[in-house]
Amino acid sequence: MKNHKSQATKDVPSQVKNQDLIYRRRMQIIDAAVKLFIDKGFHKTTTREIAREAGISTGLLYEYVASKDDVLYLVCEAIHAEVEHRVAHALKKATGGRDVLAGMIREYFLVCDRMSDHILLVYQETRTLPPRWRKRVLENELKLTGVFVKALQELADTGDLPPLDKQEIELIAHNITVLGHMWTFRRWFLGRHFKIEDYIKVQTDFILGKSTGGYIRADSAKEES
Amino acid sequence: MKNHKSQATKDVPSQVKNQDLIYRRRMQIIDAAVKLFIDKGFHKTTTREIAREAGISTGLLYEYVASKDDVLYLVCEAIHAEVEHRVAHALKKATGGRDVLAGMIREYFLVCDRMSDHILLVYQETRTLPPRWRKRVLENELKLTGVFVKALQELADTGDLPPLDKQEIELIAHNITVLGHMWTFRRWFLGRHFKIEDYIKVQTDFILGKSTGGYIRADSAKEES
DNA sequence: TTAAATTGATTGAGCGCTCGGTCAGTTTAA
DNA sequence: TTAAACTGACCGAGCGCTCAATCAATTTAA
Repeated sequence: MKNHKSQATKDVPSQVKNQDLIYRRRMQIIDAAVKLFIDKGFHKTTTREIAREAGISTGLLYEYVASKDDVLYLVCEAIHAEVEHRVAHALKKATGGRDVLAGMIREYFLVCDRMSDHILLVYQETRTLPPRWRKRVLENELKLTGVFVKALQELADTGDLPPLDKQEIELIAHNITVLGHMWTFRRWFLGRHFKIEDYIKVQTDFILGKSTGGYIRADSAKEES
Repeated sequence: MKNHKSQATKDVPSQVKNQDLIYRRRMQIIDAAVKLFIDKGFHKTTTREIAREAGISTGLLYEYVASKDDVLYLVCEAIHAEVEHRVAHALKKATGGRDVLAGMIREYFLVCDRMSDHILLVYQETRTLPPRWRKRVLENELKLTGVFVKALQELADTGDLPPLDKQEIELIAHNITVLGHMWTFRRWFLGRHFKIEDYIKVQTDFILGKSTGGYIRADSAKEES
């Protein structure tokens, strides 16, 4: 996992002076922790294991981090940064075509599919974080939803979607976000019946409405009165 | 919280002979644990605290339970039993009227609203459980979704809904379940903008389609060709 | 009738161990 | 030479779980 710089870098204090070293070592630490946390969860992972997996000593770990909670926070931020980065990147593909929204959903769901384990991890361990940081992580969730809010707003404004009020837009954006997450935490079951492409198709139909019309009818909005 | 008997009673072994006592004591234990787990999470709650809150000694706790994990499992099962019970009860109100499905969604969402903390708890701590039991808890989730699958199937059969294939029904049922849960784990944000009744309204419109038509159009299914 | 024996529930001090965190000392590199 | 980076043995608080001892209730037996 690439470690995209995030807020966290500044918030979590380190004893080490060399900024570049902080960046590199934390990358090792995060990668190691992500692997272990996904595998055995935060609580069953020891700091020793994290250090070992990262290829450094226990003592050194604490030069780059003040507590085990810090590691979790770094992990959550890193995952969010990665998701955000991928979504932003993927959404470029989606724009331009006729069904912008469908394209966005598709790309977002694909990101969810590929980052299932990571998204699930954040969901399950956020609670553990100290309040101050939990808040940060939750705000990250909003930020992602905000991307969809903005997109929906624009589409509604340009008339590509029927008029929707603020509340509706807000909620649809949340729905899209969460239905993406649903694939991650019900995958153990959904995976038996759906390939990700099936899932995308049926959910897109659900959100946009099939050709027969739907809650949001991107294609029929303009010609209808 | 009422303790509705569940599978768990048989699966978790106890040293105590008296069945009635097992029932009563475990009820105390579960109530205490639920309170503490919601408050500070499973890992930060000690067995001593559970015992104290339940009004028994640490030693006695272990006469009714073999491990701290057992307590978590009992809690998860109890919560599920409660949700299931409430949903089953609430859904009776929903049947009979014209918009059966809307009624079901409404009642289910109300249950989610009132049991937010509990549902959230199960989501966040399921991972901690030993595999054998984690599986059980996940299957419980399916069971609930199954209620909606069945209802949707019947409505589709009687023509109250447009024809939907198995996959679509399955997914819509999952969506309903998860959008109920969404209210529980995004409440910290959604609660600022929506009262539960607003949420129900907008989500129902989203799922069923507004009066202008939607993905599932309960009212227009019969008169259309 | 009642004292003795038995059963099963209950207590809580404390055992054993884990694991987050520290620090005295060593290595590296400029 | 020396400051920064790094090591890993060590510390000790905390916690899950146990078990010897007690108590209450019931059964037995004289």
